[in-house]
Amino acid sequence: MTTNSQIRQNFIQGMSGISQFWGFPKAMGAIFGALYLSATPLSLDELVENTGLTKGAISTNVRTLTRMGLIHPVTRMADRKDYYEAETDFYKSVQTILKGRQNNEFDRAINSVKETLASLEAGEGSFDKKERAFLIERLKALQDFFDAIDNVTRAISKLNSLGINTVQSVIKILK
Amino acid sequence: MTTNSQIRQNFIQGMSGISQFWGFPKAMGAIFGALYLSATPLSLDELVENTGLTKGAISTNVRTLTRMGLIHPVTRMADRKDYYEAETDFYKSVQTILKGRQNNEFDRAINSVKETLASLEAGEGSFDKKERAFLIERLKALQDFFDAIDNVTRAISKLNSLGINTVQSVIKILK
DNA sequence: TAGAATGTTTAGTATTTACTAAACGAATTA
DNA sequence: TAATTCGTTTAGTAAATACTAAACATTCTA
Repeated sequence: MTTNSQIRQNFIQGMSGISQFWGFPKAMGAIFGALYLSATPLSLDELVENTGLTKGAISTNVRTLTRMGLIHPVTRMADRKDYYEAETDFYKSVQTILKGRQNNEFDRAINSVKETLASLEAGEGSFDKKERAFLIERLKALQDFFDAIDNVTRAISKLNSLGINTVQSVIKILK
Repeated sequence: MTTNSQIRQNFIQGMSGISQFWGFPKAMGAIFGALYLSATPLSLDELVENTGLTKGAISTNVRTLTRMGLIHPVTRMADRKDYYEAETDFYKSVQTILKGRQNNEFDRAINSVKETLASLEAGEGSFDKKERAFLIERLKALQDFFDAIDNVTRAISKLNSLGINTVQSVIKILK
């Protein structure tokens, strides 16, 4: 016989795995899983109970989940506890995540390519004509690729504001 | 004054960072960077020289880079050495990477959701009618989201076979 | 103001990861 | 077969990561 708690635990464990697969802490997945299966917002202590993690772990992971827009804090008047609920519009979350990633590290990374390219175009180094041309060509191609990724992420960010029908039609074009 | 080797090193370091940002070993980025700046395929020993890594590290990372389709082995007749060159069609690489990811872990992850959903729909557990309906609804939404991701990755995989014009036009729709 | 309830931060730890160094194996040549 | 040349695998290590346990800070309540 399968108990309610077993079903919940199984799901929570599954979400841990998914979280890990995408390079996030397992705890993040577990917390999200617990919240996602709850019809009402859960407090930090309830999350401790549901996931088996400690307060500290919950506290830090809840923060990053909130930053990612995957969960939302819910404050109740005359109740000092913080409650959290899962975002159910995943596209909205994806948008938030991409936006965050973009501004932080990604630009920095792209920049290093840009710098190298600039060095070369400024005539730095002692490459002969042919080699310099080759390197510039390659770096330009790489930068184009990064720009394309940039466009795609921007596009995905837009998906949320468009109707789901637009999304479907785009997908159809690509199929 | 900026030497040739400094420019190369700067770029290789930049690629290390990008690699790390995307959750891959720094060495992978460095190796790819070295190959990408070379007009001719490089041997394992030449990679050791260019990146400062050891043979072992090169050996293992070259293998995964090859699996990802980011570089290609080049064998020369009457030469026992393995050479490698960078793939310059990044869309092709993306396609390979997505294909690989999909079949391995991602499906497994999605499956855990499917299982939980099946349990619930089979009437397992002792949830009251309302709660069961709620849980089923949420899990279905999650599965829809995963399916959508699946479609997107399939679509991106297709990008390579489509002309770049199609890609541009799709992006324009979304802008 | 003392005490309780709640969330955060910190210090320490266990695990994972990515690398190095070196042994190993396989294939080629002498 | 011995010696050489490659690439792979393995054992060990250093560093990063994610967690626990517990101290701490803050806010509310008695």
